[in-house]
Amino acid sequence: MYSMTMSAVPGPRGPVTRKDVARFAGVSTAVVSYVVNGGPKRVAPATEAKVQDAIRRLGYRPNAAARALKLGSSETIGLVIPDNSNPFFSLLAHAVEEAAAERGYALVLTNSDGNVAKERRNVRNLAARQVDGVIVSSVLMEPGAADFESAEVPVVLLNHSAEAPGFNSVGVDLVAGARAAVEHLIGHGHTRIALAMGTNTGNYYDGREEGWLQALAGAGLPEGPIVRTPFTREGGYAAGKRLLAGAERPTAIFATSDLQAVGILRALHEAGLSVPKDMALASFDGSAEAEYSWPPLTTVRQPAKAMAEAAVNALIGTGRGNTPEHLIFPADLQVRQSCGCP
Amino acid sequence: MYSMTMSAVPGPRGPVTRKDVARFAGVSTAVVSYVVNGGPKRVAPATEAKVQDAIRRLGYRPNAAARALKLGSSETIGLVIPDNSNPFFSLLAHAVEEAAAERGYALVLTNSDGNVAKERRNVRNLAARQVDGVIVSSVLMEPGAADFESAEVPVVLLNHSAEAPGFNSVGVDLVAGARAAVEHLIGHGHTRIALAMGTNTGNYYDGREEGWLQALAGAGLPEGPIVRTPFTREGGYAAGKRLLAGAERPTAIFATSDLQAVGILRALHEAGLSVPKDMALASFDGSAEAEYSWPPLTTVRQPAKAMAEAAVNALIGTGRGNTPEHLIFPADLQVRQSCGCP
DNA sequence: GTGAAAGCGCTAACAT
DNA sequence: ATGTTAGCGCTTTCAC
Repeated sequence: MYSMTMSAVPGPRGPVTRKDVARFAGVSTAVVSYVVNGGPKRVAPATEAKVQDAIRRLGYRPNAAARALKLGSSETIGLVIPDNSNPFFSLLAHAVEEAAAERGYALVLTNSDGNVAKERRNVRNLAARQVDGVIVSSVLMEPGAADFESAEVPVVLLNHSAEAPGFNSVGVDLVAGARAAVEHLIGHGHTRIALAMGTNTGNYYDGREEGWLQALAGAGLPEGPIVRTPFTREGGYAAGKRLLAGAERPTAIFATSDLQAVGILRALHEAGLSVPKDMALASFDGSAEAEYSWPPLTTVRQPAKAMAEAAVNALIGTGRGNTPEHLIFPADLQVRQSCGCP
Repeated sequence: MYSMTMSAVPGPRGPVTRKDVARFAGVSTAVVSYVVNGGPKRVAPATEAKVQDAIRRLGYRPNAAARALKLGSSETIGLVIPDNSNPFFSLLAHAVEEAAAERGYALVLTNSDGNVAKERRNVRNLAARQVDGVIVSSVLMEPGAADFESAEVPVVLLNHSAEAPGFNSVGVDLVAGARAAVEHLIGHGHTRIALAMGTNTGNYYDGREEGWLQALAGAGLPEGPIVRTPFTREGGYAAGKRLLAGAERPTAIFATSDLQAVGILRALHEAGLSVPKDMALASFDGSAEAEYSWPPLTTVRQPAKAMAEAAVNALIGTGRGNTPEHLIFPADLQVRQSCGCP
């Protein structure tokens, strides 16, 4: 017995292909395919072992590009979000990646940075890359169907609560969620409840405004002040300052995102106000950041994981011809201290 | 002139290929290629116009899988991070996506969830998908070169400050950054400065501990208490509580991540302590969350964008044979209020 | 300036 | 149970 450092593997020449494996194992390329894919034909155990051995010895890994070309599917999906550094979207992206991975799909991530043109560009680019579908999640968007239909790729709208004709979409019940939060605030005895409303481009109506309205109306309360501001920490900060400076200062604020609430919190702290004593606060999203603010934020939790799974299923399970579904998830109120609860 | 709703585009049959375009434009497929790729041969302006027109009319989009198969490159890179919902990593991922997109590359994102096995699996999976390279960013990892070399794909380590033989890597000067933060705390007159040290798996030594040590030694101060805890909000919270309960309570804490500092902040608030009066705080990362905590955190900012660009360059620009580079970026102290500054 | 054709690595229908 | 082979859509060399 002689030892050799290099076994009979091919030398420094390029990547190992299925042909190399076939030759090494002394079988045909078809058999290698059957072994690798577990079908569509059965292979004798002995042969299979030989092939597996050859695969291992040669360090063979199938070429996904070739497979994608042949099969017309790359087992890859695209995701377009406004901003992966926004905690809500990063959470969503993580959940989508996980859901996709569970089904054997990889995730190509792109940020649109809140830019409609970039969003469209990303969708097209993804389509050109032969992804099997694209999940688009945008606060900004009111999908002109025309925007994506030319993309020739299945699209599902994630985080999209307004019904979008012609598209699969999954969203959250904004109206009910917001209403629950505002009603909770009302339960604490507040009667002047402001709304820090995130600004969407497009003219579609955000259910959170409606929910706030409904809760107030339901309790026979007057409409509190409303300030429109971006869905960001900075936006919230500005909104907070404006609300404090206003004539009829509210005693509670409902913010349409956790990030805004965090900004409002800063404005409140700077003004020396105590939360929730001097000003109560509730928000929307349920991101981790809300749990560790001071005081911890009472917030409407979006079921990101479930939504992500639904979006991936809608995309992958889609028979293409199916009539578009519009999935709405309930959002539950996560009660912490910013609202006045102990 | 007659109007038609449907122009002479192919009917409901499958995707348009280069062949269809060629036929429609009355040229060969080679010419279509030349036009699409702007080379390698020149095409007569008139012909080019015809082809462009055909492309537009038919809505042709090149098949990336075929291109990747032929060229052996998918113009795609993979990214492996521990957790995209961690603000530092989501920021990094965003920056990597941007840097890749600028060079025409798409980004496949995967989370390892702090799991070494999953990390390896992800790298292999990405390699099988014919990505042109993989960027791995892991707090966990001490790359056993063997782990990735079998992946047969270029790997660059991002967010990796210890030198890893055989790998390109880009990281930040942990020692200097930490030292700067601790020295700043010392400048405020503190003499008992604790360290909330993030726990890495593997036994590699984290420079932040060294930096803390150096700053204390340099000022002739005794070693403060040290508590080892995960790089998370929860970890920080636990560390904060332990530090408060300890015998020799420090007057300042240096935390190795913003997330930990946020957790510590919560422990401090719950104990009714005022920051920075009763306890000063500084941390590491420079994420957006640090800016909007209360009080805003003094933190060592990692240049995520620059690091991401460097990593992408190292991966794409890499001639494969080049000797591995080890890039270390400086991290600058972002002074806010948690340290005691006004 | 344009075209014909080989072949990238893989799958699966069709032979054997 | 295993082998042969056409062809997925593209790029590019080589001929014209």
